[in-house]
Amino acid sequence: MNENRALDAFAALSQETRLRIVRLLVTAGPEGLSAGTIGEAMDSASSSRMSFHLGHLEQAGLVESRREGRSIIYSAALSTLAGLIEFLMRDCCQGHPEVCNPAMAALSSCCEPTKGTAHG
Amino acid sequence: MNENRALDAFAALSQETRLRIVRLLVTAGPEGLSAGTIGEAMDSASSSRMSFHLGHLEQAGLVESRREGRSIIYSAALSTLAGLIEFLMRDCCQGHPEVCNPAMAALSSCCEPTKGTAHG
DNA sequence: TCAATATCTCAAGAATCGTTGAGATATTGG
DNA sequence: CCAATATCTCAACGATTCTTGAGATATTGA
Repeated sequence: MNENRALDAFAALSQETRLRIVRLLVTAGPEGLSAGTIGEAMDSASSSRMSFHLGHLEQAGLVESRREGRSIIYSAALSTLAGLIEFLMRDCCQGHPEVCNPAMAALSSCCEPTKGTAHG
Repeated sequence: MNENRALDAFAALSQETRLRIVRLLVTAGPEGLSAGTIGEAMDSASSSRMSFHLGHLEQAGLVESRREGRSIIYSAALSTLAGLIEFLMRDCCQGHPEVCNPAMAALSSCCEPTKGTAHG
């Protein structure tokens, strides 16, 4: 993750429809959902609007797509989300891990912690 | 954290100067930095531009300010950053913690893990 | 090939955002 | 009060972004 990719990702996440799409795909897991299914889950979604937003998210690296028959299936790019978190919080500790523990707690309330070392 | 606050936060983070300010303040820690010091760290920073961006970040809840004499000191609002991460990754596991472990690993490479339960 | 389905591409107008420069407000010390 | 310092507010212009609607492309089955 570098600054320009982070800026693209945050810009992509700062729009209501796109943020909803990403959160929907995060909960949908690796199997993902078709463009049409995603559109049905959004209010007032024209096909061109969905295409615009899904393309924007893919360009930003936040979602990935694959074709399955007539449908295009989108799924969340969790490694980009992880990179974004790491980029934002990089060097947050400075030897005082308690400073950024709120962010850790937020994630560990969702996920089993993995082993890691504090660099501060 | 709710959707509107998350949208405001991501919009605030999607601009180069503001993202740099937040990252600078994250590394600066709880003591924070004055508006003038932050401006000096940015390229081509007019005072009105700094004021605009710092106000934008404060409005979005990403930074906090306090007056000290003639200076206004800004610091990162780590609890908002944590809330943002939690909002984005909520329900990412669905019983399969390995799905969102990349995000956990990103943070635990910075911070000592805290105790938490997987809800998946 | 033809029709149906699913999705994407493109152009134009409306809305939003960032920069600039002038001036206003708050604090400090004489 | 006055001057110096630090920061904020406001209006206007240019740039970017979102939505819409028409039409194009890709896949499937008869």
